[in-house]
Amino acid sequence: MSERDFTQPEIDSIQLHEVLFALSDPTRLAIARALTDGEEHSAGDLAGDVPKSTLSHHLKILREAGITSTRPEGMRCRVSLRRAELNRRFPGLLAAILKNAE
Amino acid sequence: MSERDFTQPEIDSIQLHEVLFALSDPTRLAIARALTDGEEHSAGDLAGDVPKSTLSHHLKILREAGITSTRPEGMRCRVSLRRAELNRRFPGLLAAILKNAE
DNA sequence: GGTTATGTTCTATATTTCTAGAACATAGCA
DNA sequence: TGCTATGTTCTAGAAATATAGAACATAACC
Repeated sequence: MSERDFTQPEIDSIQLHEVLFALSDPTRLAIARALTDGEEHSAGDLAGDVPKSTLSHHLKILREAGITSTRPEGMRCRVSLRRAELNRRFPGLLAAILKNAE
Repeated sequence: MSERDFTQPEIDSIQLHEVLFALSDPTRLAIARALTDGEEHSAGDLAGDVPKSTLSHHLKILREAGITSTRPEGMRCRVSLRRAELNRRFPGLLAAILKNAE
């Protein structure tokens, strides 16, 4: 395989309960919160003290829940929030959650 | 015991991720949605086709997450949303979730 | 007391999720 | 070709969660 696979779901196929579940884990909620600056972050940048395999697992769950987008760049990957898309699918949801996560 | 125990947590002790987890289950989300009319519902009224022991389990999780309040009344129990309290603790959160659960 | 209705708690099983080490893959660079 | 950095995937074990039958508790009514 010449390219890593960071497939993300169509925004319209995302279910509300999946989004809530993805953000119901403190580690993942912290990751989402760290992404609220709108910037792209590398995975390592988002790792607190969790092992990289665990971090990769959480990032996958966030990605598959439609919350984040991951883009390969060199030997890193760039993770960002799918803020606008999510807001179209679930108006006000992400903002309400992230605001209360402060 | 002369009275059933439906202890609910102090609103300020509730953590955001607990609320999200409680509502990340489709059955529980449906229950919360059914309570949006502001009325008190009996447990049986909220049961879809789930067995009563399973329903009781889900109601307990919602109650312990601070989302619902349960009050015994005769041989029934009356379940309602802790809407105002939750909105004080997490402004806009419940409204955003329930609106998108429609 | 006996009976019925409404729920809870107990118990057990199945499934899912979390965690993290080890191995593997990819990219950049000397 | 190595060598290092960054992540993913594989694998396994531990912990949490979901489901639901059975037994129990409570309340209302005869």
